[in-house]
Amino acid sequence: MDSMSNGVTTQTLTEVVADHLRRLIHLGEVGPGDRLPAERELAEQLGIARLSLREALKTLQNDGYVEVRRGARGGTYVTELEAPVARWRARMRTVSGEFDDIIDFRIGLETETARLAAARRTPEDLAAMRTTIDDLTVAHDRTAFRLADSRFHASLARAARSSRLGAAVESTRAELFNTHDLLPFIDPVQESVDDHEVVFRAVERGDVDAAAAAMRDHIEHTRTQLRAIVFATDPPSESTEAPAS
Amino acid sequence: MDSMSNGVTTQTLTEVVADHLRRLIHLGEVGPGDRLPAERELAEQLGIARLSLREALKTLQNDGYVEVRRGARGGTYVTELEAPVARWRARMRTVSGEFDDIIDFRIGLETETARLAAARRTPEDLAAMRTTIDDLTVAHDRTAFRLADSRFHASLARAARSSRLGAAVESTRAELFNTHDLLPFIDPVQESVDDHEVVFRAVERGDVDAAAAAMRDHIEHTRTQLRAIVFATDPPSESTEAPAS
DNA sequence: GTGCAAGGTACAGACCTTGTACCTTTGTAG
DNA sequence: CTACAAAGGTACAAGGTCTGTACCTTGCAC
Repeated sequence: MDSMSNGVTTQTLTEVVADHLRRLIHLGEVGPGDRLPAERELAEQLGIARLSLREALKTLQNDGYVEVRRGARGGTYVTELEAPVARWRARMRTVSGEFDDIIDFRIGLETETARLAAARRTPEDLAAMRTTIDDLTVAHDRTAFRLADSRFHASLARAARSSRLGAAVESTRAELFNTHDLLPFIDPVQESVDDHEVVFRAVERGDVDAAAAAMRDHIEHTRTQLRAIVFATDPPSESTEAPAS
Repeated sequence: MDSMSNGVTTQTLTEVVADHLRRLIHLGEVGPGDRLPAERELAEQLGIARLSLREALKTLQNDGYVEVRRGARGGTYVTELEAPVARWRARMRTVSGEFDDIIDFRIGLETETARLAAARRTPEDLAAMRTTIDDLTVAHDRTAFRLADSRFHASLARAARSSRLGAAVESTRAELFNTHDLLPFIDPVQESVDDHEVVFRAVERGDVDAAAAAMRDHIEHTRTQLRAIVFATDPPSESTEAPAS
Protein backbone atom coordinates (compact mmCIF):
# COMPACT_ATOMS: atom_id res chain seq x y z
CA MET A 1 0.00 0.00 0.00
CA ASP A 2 2.31 2.70 -1.22
CA SER A 3 -0.58 5.13 -1.42
CA MET A 4 -0.34 5.43 2.36
CA SER A 5 3.18 6.75 2.37
CA ASN A 6 2.42 10.33 1.53
CA GLY A 7 2.89 12.88 4.25
CA VAL A 8 -0.18 14.80 5.28
CA THR A 9 -0.10 18.25 6.86
CA THR A 10 -2.35 21.06 7.81
CA GLN A 11 -1.95 24.63 6.79
CA THR A 12 -1.83 27.21 9.54
CA LEU A 13 -4.58 29.79 9.60
CA THR A 14 -1.98 32.35 8.60
CA GLU A 15 -1.18 30.43 5.43
CA VAL A 16 -4.83 29.95 4.57
CA VAL A 17 -5.55 33.63 5.00
CA ALA A 18 -2.49 34.66 3.02
CA ASP A 19 -3.56 32.37 0.17
CA HIS A 20 -7.06 33.75 0.31
CA LEU A 21 -5.93 37.35 0.02
CA ARG A 22 -3.31 36.57 -2.59
CA ARG A 23 -6.05 34.96 -4.61
CA LEU A 24 -8.26 38.02 -4.43
CA ILE A 25 -5.38 40.06 -5.77
CA HIS A 26 -4.68 37.60 -8.58
CA LEU A 27 -8.34 37.62 -9.55
CA GLY A 28 -8.37 41.40 -9.65
CA GLU A 29 -10.96 41.77 -6.91
CA VAL A 30 -8.50 44.21 -5.40
CA GLY A 31 -5.84 45.80 -7.52
CA PRO A 32 -2.74 47.99 -7.25
CA GLY A 33 -3.37 51.07 -5.14
CA ASP A 34 -6.47 49.69 -3.43
CA ARG A 35 -6.66 49.70 0.33
CA LEU A 36 -7.81 46.65 2.25
CA PRO A 37 -10.24 47.12 5.15
CA ALA A 38 -8.66 48.00 8.51
CA GLU A 39 -7.16 45.05 10.36
CA ARG A 40 -9.77 44.86 13.07
CA GLU A 41 -12.55 45.09 10.54
CA LEU A 42 -11.11 42.62 8.05
CA ALA A 43 -10.30 40.18 10.82
CA GLU A 44 -13.90 40.25 11.91
CA GLN A 45 -15.18 39.82 8.35
CA LEU A 46 -12.96 36.82 7.88
CA GLY A 47 -13.94 35.45 11.26
CA ILE A 48 -10.42 35.24 12.64
CA ALA A 49 -8.31 36.87 15.35
CA ARG A 50 -6.49 40.01 14.46
CA LEU A 51 -3.12 38.43 15.18
CA SER A 52 -3.72 35.69 12.62
CA LEU A 53 -4.60 38.27 10.01
CA ARG A 54 -1.56 40.36 10.88
CA GLU A 55 0.72 37.39 10.35
CA ALA A 56 -0.85 36.76 6.96
CA LEU A 57 -0.39 40.42 6.00
CA LYS A 58 3.23 40.13 7.08
CA THR A 59 3.68 37.29 4.62
CA LEU A 60 2.07 39.24 1.80
CA GLN A 61 4.22 42.22 2.72
CA ASN A 62 7.38 40.12 2.53
CA ASP A 63 6.24 38.74 -0.83
CA GLY A 64 5.71 42.26 -2.13
CA TYR A 65 1.94 42.09 -2.58
CA VAL A 66 1.06 44.82 -0.08
CA GLU A 67 2.52 47.75 1.81
CA VAL A 68 1.44 48.62 5.31
CA ARG A 69 1.36 52.24 6.45
CA ARG A 70 0.67 53.55 9.93
CA GLY A 71 -1.16 56.61 11.08
CA ALA A 72 -4.54 58.15 10.33
CA ARG A 73 -4.32 57.50 6.59
CA GLY A 74 -2.62 54.20 7.26
CA GLY A 75 -3.78 50.77 6.24
CA THR A 76 -2.81 47.95 3.94
CA TYR A 77 -2.34 48.92 0.31
CA VAL A 78 -1.87 46.65 -2.69
CA THR A 79 1.45 47.34 -4.43
CA GLU A 80 2.10 47.56 -8.16
CA LEU A 81 2.93 43.86 -7.94
CA GLU A 82 6.30 44.06 -9.69
CA ALA A 83 7.96 41.60 -7.33
CA PRO A 84 5.23 38.95 -7.45
CA VAL A 85 5.03 39.25 -11.23
CA ALA A 86 8.79 38.85 -11.54
CA ARG A 87 8.77 35.80 -9.27
CA TRP A 88 5.83 34.28 -11.12
CA ARG A 89 7.54 34.79 -14.45
CA ALA A 90 10.73 33.21 -13.13
CA ARG A 91 8.78 30.24 -11.88
CA MET A 92 7.00 29.74 -15.19
CA ARG A 93 10.36 29.77 -16.94
CA THR A 94 11.96 27.43 -14.44
CA VAL A 95 9.36 24.81 -13.69
CA SER A 96 9.20 22.90 -16.92
CA GLY A 97 5.72 22.31 -18.24
CA GLU A 98 3.99 24.32 -15.53
CA PHE A 99 2.87 27.05 -17.87
CA ASP A 100 1.33 24.75 -20.45
CA ASP A 101 -0.15 22.57 -17.74
CA ILE A 102 -2.15 25.50 -16.42
CA ILE A 103 -3.31 26.53 -19.89
CA ASP A 104 -4.27 22.98 -20.84
CA PHE A 105 -6.31 22.71 -17.69
CA ARG A 106 -8.05 26.00 -18.40
CA ILE A 107 -8.96 24.82 -21.86
CA GLY A 108 -10.57 21.69 -20.48
CA LEU A 109 -12.55 23.63 -17.91
CA GLU A 110 -13.56 26.60 -19.98
CA THR A 111 -14.49 24.83 -23.20
CA GLU A 112 -16.91 22.64 -21.28
CA THR A 113 -18.18 25.69 -19.41
CA ALA A 114 -18.84 27.44 -22.72
CA ARG A 115 -20.56 24.36 -24.05
CA LEU A 116 -22.90 24.09 -21.08
CA ALA A 117 -23.51 27.82 -21.07
CA ALA A 118 -24.62 27.67 -24.69
CA ALA A 119 -27.03 24.89 -23.80
CA ARG A 120 -28.43 26.35 -20.59
CA ARG A 121 -28.21 30.15 -20.69
CA THR A 122 -31.29 32.19 -19.87
CA PRO A 123 -32.00 35.70 -21.11
CA GLU A 124 -30.78 37.00 -17.74
CA ASP A 125 -27.48 35.15 -18.17
CA LEU A 126 -27.04 36.72 -21.58
CA ALA A 127 -27.71 40.17 -20.19
CA ALA A 128 -25.11 39.65 -17.44
CA MET A 129 -22.54 38.49 -19.96
CA ARG A 130 -23.31 41.40 -22.25
CA THR A 131 -22.59 43.80 -19.40
CA THR A 132 -19.18 42.30 -18.63
CA ILE A 133 -18.20 42.47 -22.29
CA ASP A 134 -19.16 46.12 -22.42
CA ASP A 135 -17.09 46.75 -19.30
CA LEU A 136 -14.20 45.03 -20.98
CA THR A 137 -14.47 47.22 -24.04
CA VAL A 138 -14.25 50.45 -22.12
CA ALA A 139 -11.73 49.28 -19.49
CA HIS A 140 -9.19 52.06 -19.13
CA ASP A 141 -6.64 50.49 -16.80
CA ARG A 142 -5.20 47.18 -15.77
CA THR A 143 -7.39 46.61 -12.77
CA ALA A 144 -10.62 47.38 -14.59
CA PHE A 145 -9.65 45.18 -17.49
CA ARG A 146 -8.66 42.25 -15.36
CA LEU A 147 -11.72 42.49 -13.22
CA ALA A 148 -14.05 42.68 -16.20
CA ASP A 149 -12.27 39.71 -17.75
CA SER A 150 -12.73 37.69 -14.56
CA ARG A 151 -16.35 38.69 -14.39
CA PHE A 152 -17.00 37.61 -17.94
CA HIS A 153 -15.72 34.14 -17.25
CA ALA A 154 -17.63 34.05 -13.99
CA SER A 155 -20.89 35.03 -15.67
CA LEU A 156 -20.28 32.32 -18.24
CA ALA A 157 -19.81 29.80 -15.45
CA ARG A 158 -23.04 30.95 -13.85
CA ALA A 159 -24.86 30.47 -17.14
CA ALA A 160 -23.39 26.97 -17.32
CA ARG A 161 -25.10 26.10 -14.02
CA SER A 162 -22.08 24.16 -12.84
CA SER A 163 -20.68 25.10 -9.47
CA ARG A 164 -17.68 22.82 -9.72
CA LEU A 165 -16.67 24.15 -13.12
CA GLY A 166 -17.13 27.69 -11.87
CA ALA A 167 -14.99 27.14 -8.81
CA ALA A 168 -12.26 25.40 -10.79
CA VAL A 169 -12.20 28.10 -13.45
CA GLU A 170 -11.74 30.71 -10.78
CA SER A 171 -8.99 28.78 -9.00
CA THR A 172 -7.12 28.30 -12.22
CA ARG A 173 -7.43 31.92 -13.27
CA ALA A 174 -5.88 32.80 -9.93
CA GLU A 175 -2.78 30.88 -10.94
CA LEU A 176 -2.04 33.21 -13.81
CA PHE A 177 -1.25 36.85 -14.13
CA ASN A 178 -3.09 38.67 -16.85
CA THR A 179 -1.24 39.96 -19.87
CA HIS A 180 -1.80 43.44 -18.54
CA ASP A 181 0.04 42.74 -15.33
CA LEU A 182 3.08 41.61 -17.24
CA LEU A 183 3.52 44.63 -19.45
CA PRO A 184 2.84 48.32 -19.09
CA PHE A 185 -0.80 48.84 -19.88
CA ILE A 186 -1.60 48.71 -23.52
CA ASP A 187 -5.01 49.45 -24.95
CA PRO A 188 -7.45 46.69 -24.23
CA VAL A 189 -6.14 44.22 -26.73
CA GLN A 190 -8.67 44.27 -29.52
CA GLU A 191 -8.12 40.62 -30.26
CA SER A 192 -9.08 39.71 -26.73
CA VAL A 193 -12.26 41.77 -26.80
CA ASP A 194 -13.19 40.23 -30.14
CA ASP A 195 -12.61 36.73 -28.77
CA HIS A 196 -15.04 37.34 -25.96
CA GLU A 197 -17.58 38.68 -28.40
CA VAL A 198 -17.33 35.55 -30.53
CA VAL A 199 -17.82 33.29 -27.51
CA PHE A 200 -20.76 35.38 -26.43
CA ARG A 201 -22.48 35.21 -29.78
CA ALA A 202 -22.11 31.43 -29.97
CA VAL A 203 -23.56 31.11 -26.47
CA GLU A 204 -26.34 33.52 -27.38
CA ARG A 205 -27.51 31.47 -30.33
CA GLY A 206 -27.08 28.24 -28.37
CA ASP A 207 -24.45 26.73 -30.63
CA VAL A 208 -22.59 24.45 -28.22
CA ASP A 209 -19.84 23.33 -30.56
CA ALA A 210 -19.12 26.85 -31.77
CA ALA A 211 -19.02 28.12 -28.20
CA ALA A 212 -16.52 25.46 -27.20
CA ALA A 213 -14.40 26.09 -30.30
CA ALA A 214 -14.45 29.86 -29.76
CA MET A 215 -13.37 29.43 -26.17
CA ARG A 216 -10.58 27.11 -27.19
CA ASP A 217 -9.35 29.67 -29.71
CA HIS A 218 -9.54 32.42 -27.13
CA ILE A 219 -7.43 30.55 -24.61
CA GLU A 220 -4.95 29.50 -27.27
CA HIS A 221 -4.55 33.20 -28.13
CA THR A 222 -3.94 33.87 -24.47
CA ARG A 223 -1.38 31.10 -24.40
CA THR A 224 0.48 32.64 -27.32
CA GLN A 225 0.42 36.13 -25.83
CA LEU A 226 1.52 35.03 -22.41
CA ARG A 227 4.16 32.70 -23.70
CA ALA A 228 5.75 35.48 -25.69
CA ILE A 229 5.99 37.62 -22.58
CA VAL A 230 7.00 34.94 -20.12
CA PHE A 231 9.69 33.46 -22.29
CA ALA A 232 10.97 36.66 -23.86
CA THR A 233 14.73 36.94 -23.63
CA ASP A 234 14.65 40.51 -22.39
CA PRO A 235 12.94 41.13 -19.07
CA PRO A 236 9.61 42.95 -19.19
CA SER A 237 9.73 46.68 -18.70
CA GLU A 238 9.63 47.69 -15.08
CA SER A 239 7.62 50.81 -15.76
CA THR A 240 4.23 50.65 -14.23
CA GLU A 241 1.96 52.58 -16.45
CA ALA A 242 2.15 53.86 -20.00
CA PRO A 243 4.65 56.73 -20.36
CA ALA A 244 3.23 60.02 -19.10
CA SER A 245 3.84 61.98 -22.26
CA MET B 1 -15.34 44.64 -1.04
CA ASP B 2 -17.82 41.91 -0.32
CA SER B 3 -15.30 39.32 -1.41
CA MET B 4 -13.58 39.80 1.94
CA SER B 5 -16.56 38.74 3.96
CA ASN B 6 -16.13 35.03 3.64
CA GLY B 7 -15.06 33.11 6.71
CA VAL B 8 -11.77 31.26 6.47
CA THR B 9 -10.86 28.26 8.57
CA THR B 10 -8.26 25.59 8.89
CA GLN B 11 -8.91 21.91 9.00
CA THR B 12 -7.50 19.99 11.93
CA LEU B 13 -4.95 17.32 11.18
CA THR B 14 -7.55 14.75 12.16
CA GLU B 15 -9.92 16.01 9.48
CA VAL B 16 -7.22 16.09 6.84
CA VAL B 17 -6.16 12.55 7.63
CA ALA B 18 -9.74 11.30 7.69
CA ASP B 19 -10.35 12.89 4.28
CA HIS B 20 -7.17 11.35 2.94
CA LEU B 21 -8.10 7.86 4.03
CA ARG B 22 -11.70 8.21 2.95
CA ARG B 23 -10.46 9.20 -0.45
CA LEU B 24 -8.26 6.12 -0.74
CA ILE B 25 -11.32 4.02 0.00
CA HIS B 26 -13.46 5.86 -2.53
CA LEU B 27 -10.78 5.43 -5.16
CA GLY B 28 -10.59 1.73 -4.47
CA GLU B 29 -6.96 1.81 -3.38
CA VAL B 30 -8.19 -0.12 -0.37
CA GLY B 31 -11.48 -1.94 -0.47
CA PRO B 32 -13.89 -3.86 1.75
CA GLY B 33 -12.12 -6.46 3.87
CA ASP B 34 -8.67 -4.93 3.44
CA ARG B 35 -6.64 -4.14 6.50
CA LEU B 36 -4.84 -0.86 6.91
CA PRO B 37 -1.27 -0.85 8.25
CA ALA B 38 -0.92 -0.91 12.04
CA GLU B 39 -1.49 2.42 13.74
CA ARG B 40 2.12 3.04 14.71
CA GLU B 41 3.29 2.13 11.23
CA LEU B 42 0.67 4.11 9.34
CA ALA B 43 1.20 7.13 11.56
CA GLU B 44 4.87 7.07 10.71
CA GLN B 45 4.21 6.66 6.98
CA LEU B 46 1.86 9.63 7.06
CA GLY B 47 4.30 11.63 9.15
CA ILE B 48 1.91 12.30 12.00
CA ALA B 49 1.52 11.39 15.66
CA ARG B 50 -0.32 8.22 16.46
CA LEU B 51 -2.96 10.08 18.41
CA SER B 52 -3.87 12.21 15.41
CA LEU B 53 -4.24 9.12 13.29
CA ARG B 54 -6.33 7.43 15.96
CA GLU B 55 -8.73 10.34 16.03
CA ALA B 56 -9.09 10.17 12.26
CA LEU B 57 -9.76 6.44 12.45
CA LYS B 58 -12.37 7.14 15.08
CA THR B 59 -14.15 9.42 12.64
CA LEU B 60 -14.05 6.85 9.89
CA GLN B 61 -15.30 4.27 12.35
CA ASN B 62 -18.24 6.45 13.32
CA ASP B 63 -18.98 7.02 9.65
CA GLY B 64 -18.98 3.30 9.03
CA TYR B 65 -15.95 3.15 6.75
CA VAL B 66 -13.79 0.95 8.97
CA GLU B 67 -13.96 -1.42 11.93
CA VAL B 68 -11.22 -1.60 14.50
CA ARG B 69 -10.37 -4.90 16.18
CA ARG B 70 -7.99 -5.48 19.06
CA GLY B 71 -5.66 -8.35 19.76
CA ALA B 72 -3.07 -10.23 17.77
CA ARG B 73 -5.14 -10.30 14.57
CA GLY B 74 -6.45 -6.86 15.27
CA GLY B 75 -6.13 -3.80 13.13
CA THR B 76 -8.26 -1.47 11.09
CA TYR B 77 -10.43 -3.16 8.47
CA VAL B 78 -12.45 -1.54 5.71
CA THR B 79 -16.15 -2.40 6.05
CA GLU B 80 -18.56 -3.37 3.30
CA LEU B 81 -19.38 0.36 3.11
CA GLU B 82 -23.14 -0.02 3.36
CA ALA B 83 -23.55 2.96 5.66
CA PRO B 84 -21.39 5.38 3.62
CA VAL B 85 -23.10 4.28 0.43
CA ALA B 86 -26.53 4.81 1.95
CA ARG B 87 -25.56 8.27 3.20
CA TRP B 88 -24.03 9.20 -0.13
CA ARG B 89 -27.14 8.08 -1.95
CA ALA B 90 -29.34 10.08 0.42
CA ARG B 91 -27.21 13.14 -0.15
CA MET B 92 -27.35 12.80 -3.93
CA ARG B 93 -31.12 12.60 -3.70
CA THR B 94 -31.40 15.49 -1.31
CA VAL B 95 -28.94 18.09 -2.54
CA SER B 96 -30.52 19.24 -5.74
CA GLY B 97 -28.19 19.33 -8.73
CA GLU B 98 -25.25 17.85 -6.88
CA PHE B 99 -25.27 14.61 -8.80
CA ASP B 100 -25.35 16.22 -12.23
CA ASP B 101 -22.85 18.84 -11.16
CA ILE B 102 -20.30 16.16 -10.42
CA ILE B 103 -20.98 14.33 -13.68
CA ASP B 104 -20.81 17.54 -15.73
CA PHE B 105 -17.50 18.36 -14.15
CA ARG B 106 -16.15 14.90 -14.89
CA ILE B 107 -17.17 15.26 -18.52
CA GLY B 108 -15.25 18.51 -18.82
CA LEU B 109 -12.14 17.06 -17.23
CA GLU B 110 -12.13 13.67 -18.84
CA THR B 111 -13.02 14.64 -22.40
CA GLU B 112 -10.10 17.05 -22.45
CA THR B 113 -7.90 14.39 -20.87
CA ALA B 114 -8.88 11.94 -23.60
CA ARG B 115 -8.24 14.58 -26.23
CA LEU B 116 -4.75 15.33 -24.96
CA ALA B 117 -3.98 11.65 -24.45
CA ALA B 118 -4.84 10.96 -28.08
CA ALA B 119 -2.49 13.72 -29.13
CA ARG B 120 0.41 12.90 -26.82
CA ARG B 121 0.39 9.20 -25.98
CA THR B 122 3.60 7.22 -26.39
CA PRO B 123 3.79 3.48 -27.03
CA GLU B 124 4.48 3.00 -23.30
CA ASP B 125 1.33 4.90 -22.41
CA LEU B 126 -0.68 2.68 -24.72
CA ALA B 127 0.79 -0.44 -23.15
CA ALA B 128 -0.11 0.80 -19.66
CA MET B 129 -3.66 1.55 -20.75
CA ARG B 130 -3.97 -1.83 -22.43
CA THR B 131 -3.03 -3.53 -19.15
CA THR B 132 -5.67 -1.70 -17.15
CA ILE B 133 -8.34 -2.59 -19.70
CA ASP B 134 -7.36 -6.24 -19.51
CA ASP B 135 -7.58 -6.08 -15.72
CA LEU B 136 -11.01 -4.58 -16.07
CA THR B 137 -12.16 -7.38 -18.30
CA VAL B 138 -11.20 -10.12 -15.89
CA ALA B 139 -12.12 -8.27 -12.67
CA HIS B 140 -14.00 -10.76 -10.53
CA ASP B 141 -15.13 -8.58 -7.62
CA ARG B 142 -16.07 -5.04 -6.74
CA THR B 143 -12.69 -4.00 -5.43
CA ALA B 144 -10.77 -5.31 -8.40
CA PHE B 145 -13.19 -3.72 -10.83
CA ARG B 146 -13.17 -0.36 -9.16
CA LEU B 147 -9.41 -0.30 -8.83
CA ALA B 148 -8.89 -1.25 -12.48
CA ASP B 149 -11.35 1.41 -13.51
CA SER B 150 -9.51 4.05 -11.49
CA ARG B 151 -6.22 2.90 -12.94
CA PHE B 152 -7.51 3.17 -16.49
CA HIS B 153 -8.47 6.77 -15.99
CA ALA B 154 -5.19 7.45 -14.23
CA SER B 155 -3.16 5.95 -17.06
CA LEU B 156 -5.11 8.08 -19.49
CA ALA B 157 -4.28 11.16 -17.45
CA ARG B 158 -0.62 10.19 -17.47
CA ALA B 159 -0.72 9.85 -21.25
CA ALA B 160 -2.30 13.30 -21.44
CA ARG B 161 0.78 14.76 -19.68
CA SER B 162 -1.34 17.08 -17.60
CA SER B 163 -0.80 16.97 -13.88
CA ARG B 164 -3.68 19.31 -13.09
CA LEU B 165 -6.17 17.34 -15.15
CA GLY B 166 -4.94 14.12 -13.58
CA ALA B 167 -5.31 15.45 -10.06
CA ALA B 168 -8.74 16.89 -10.73
CA VAL B 169 -9.96 13.69 -12.38
CA GLU B 170 -8.87 11.73 -9.33
CA SER B 171 -10.48 14.15 -6.89
CA THR B 172 -13.73 14.03 -8.78
CA ARG B 173 -13.78 10.27 -9.05
CA ALA B 174 -13.40 10.20 -5.26
CA GLU B 175 -16.69 12.05 -4.98
CA LEU B 176 -18.64 9.21 -6.54
CA PHE B 177 -19.25 5.63 -5.64
CA ASN B 178 -18.91 3.16 -8.44
CA THR B 179 -21.93 1.34 -9.80
CA HIS B 180 -20.55 -1.78 -8.22
CA ASP B 181 -20.59 -0.31 -4.75
CA LEU B 182 -24.24 0.56 -5.08
CA LEU B 183 -25.57 -2.82 -6.07
CA PRO B 184 -24.58 -6.38 -5.32
CA PHE B 185 -21.77 -7.25 -7.65
CA ILE B 186 -22.92 -7.96 -11.14
CA ASP B 187 -20.66 -9.21 -13.90
CA PRO B 188 -18.35 -6.50 -15.09
CA VAL B 189 -20.87 -4.55 -17.04
CA GLN B 190 -20.08 -5.35 -20.63
CA GLU B 191 -21.13 -1.91 -21.77
CA SER B 192 -18.56 -0.32 -19.47
CA VAL B 193 -15.75 -2.54 -20.68
CA ASP B 194 -16.71 -1.81 -24.26
CA ASP B 195 -16.74 1.94 -23.58
CA HIS B 196 -13.20 1.81 -22.31
CA GLU B 197 -12.13 -0.17 -25.32
CA VAL B 198 -13.60 2.44 -27.67
CA VAL B 199 -11.81 5.26 -25.86
CA PHE B 200 -8.60 3.30 -25.96
CA ARG B 201 -8.79 2.65 -29.66
CA ALA B 202 -9.41 6.31 -30.45
CA VAL B 203 -6.44 7.30 -28.32
CA GLU B 204 -4.35 4.59 -29.93
CA ARG B 205 -4.92 5.88 -33.43
CA GLY B 206 -4.49 9.48 -32.29
CA ASP B 207 -8.00 10.60 -33.19
CA VAL B 208 -8.54 13.44 -30.73
CA ASP B 209 -12.16 14.19 -31.57
CA ALA B 210 -13.18 10.55 -31.48
CA ALA B 211 -11.40 10.07 -28.14
CA ALA B 212 -13.24 13.03 -26.64
CA ALA B 213 -16.56 11.88 -28.04
CA ALA B 214 -16.06 8.32 -26.81
CA MET B 215 -15.22 9.56 -23.35
CA ARG B 216 -18.28 11.76 -23.31
CA ASP B 217 -20.43 8.80 -24.28
CA HIS B 218 -18.83 6.67 -21.61
CA ILE B 219 -19.51 9.15 -18.86
CA GLU B 220 -23.05 9.74 -20.08
CA HIS B 221 -23.59 5.99 -19.81
CA THR B 222 -22.26 6.15 -16.28
CA ARG B 223 -24.62 9.01 -15.56
CA THR B 224 -27.58 6.98 -16.74
CA GLN B 225 -26.58 3.90 -14.76
CA LEU B 226 -25.89 5.78 -11.58
CA ARG B 227 -28.94 7.93 -11.86
CA ALA B 228 -31.16 4.86 -12.14
CA ILE B 229 -29.68 3.47 -8.95
CA VAL B 230 -29.50 6.67 -6.96
CA PHE B 231 -32.99 7.83 -7.78
CA ALA B 232 -34.70 4.44 -7.79
CA THR B 233 -37.86 4.48 -5.69
CA ASP B 234 -36.97 1.27 -3.89
CA PRO B 235 -33.78 1.31 -1.80
CA PRO B 236 -30.86 -0.67 -3.19
CA SER B 237 -30.55 -4.21 -1.94
CA GLU B 238 -28.65 -4.45 1.30
CA SER B 239 -27.11 -7.79 0.42
CA THR B 240 -23.40 -7.53 -0.02
CA GLU B 241 -22.56 -10.06 -2.63
CA ALA B 242 -24.56 -11.83 -5.28
CA PRO B 243 -27.01 -14.37 -3.82
CA ALA B 244 -25.26 -17.55 -2.79
CA SER B 245 -27.42 -19.87 -4.81
C1' DG C 1 -1.11 70.42 19.56
C1' DT C 2 -5.22 67.72 20.12
C1' DG C 3 -8.15 64.18 18.31
C1' DC C 4 -8.52 60.05 16.30
C1' DA C 5 -8.05 56.34 13.06
C1' DA C 6 -5.08 53.39 11.99
C1' DG C 7 -1.14 49.91 12.92
C1' DG C 8 2.15 47.63 16.82
C1' DT C 9 2.72 44.81 21.09
C1' DA C 10 1.78 41.96 25.14
C1' DC C 11 -0.35 38.30 27.58
C1' DA C 12 -3.18 34.64 29.37
C1' DG C 13 -6.35 30.89 28.30
C1' DA C 14 -8.13 27.25 25.20
C1' DC C 15 -7.13 23.94 21.98
C1' DC C 16 -4.23 20.98 18.83
C1' DT C 17 -0.18 18.09 17.99
C1' DT C 18 3.61 15.47 19.38
C1' DG C 19 6.64 12.05 21.76
C1' DT C 20 6.99 8.77 25.19
C1' DA C 21 5.65 5.38 28.33
C1' DC C 22 2.72 1.91 29.85
C1' DC C 23 -1.84 -1.05 29.96
C1' DT C 24 -5.14 -4.37 27.86
C1' DT C 25 -6.88 -7.61 24.55
C1' DT C 26 -6.56 -11.72 21.87
C1' DG C 27 -4.81 -15.23 18.43
C1' DT C 28 -1.48 -18.78 18.27
C1' DA C 29 2.74 -21.55 18.98
C1' DG C 30 4.55 -24.76 22.01
C1' DC D 1 -3.30 -24.01 29.02
C1' DT D 2 0.38 -20.87 29.21
C1' DA D 3 3.39 -17.56 27.42
C1' DC D 4 4.44 -14.65 23.78
C1' DA D 5 3.72 -11.21 20.45
C1' DA D 6 1.05 -8.13 17.81
C1' DA D 7 -2.09 -5.31 17.87
C1' DG D 8 -5.19 -1.42 19.89
C1' DG D 9 -6.24 1.76 24.37
C1' DT D 10 -4.80 5.40 27.73
C1' DA D 11 -2.20 8.99 30.08
C1' DC D 12 0.64 12.94 30.39
C1' DA D 13 3.72 16.73 29.73
C1' DA D 14 5.84 19.92 26.47
C1' DG D 15 5.41 22.94 22.62
C1' DG D 16 2.80 25.33 19.07
C1' DT D 17 -1.39 27.90 17.23
C1' DC D 18 -5.46 30.77 17.71
C1' DT D 19 -8.33 33.82 20.31
C1' DG D 20 -9.89 37.81 23.07
C1' DT D 21 -8.65 41.72 25.47
C1' DA D 22 -6.05 45.53 26.75
C1' DC D 23 -2.90 49.04 25.91
C1' DC D 24 0.97 51.67 23.18
C1' DT D 25 2.55 54.35 19.04
C1' DT D 26 2.25 56.83 14.73
C1' DG D 27 0.89 60.48 11.86
C1' DC D 28 -2.88 63.04 9.11
C1' DA D 29 -6.48 66.69 9.79
C1' DC D 30 -8.30 70.39 12.00
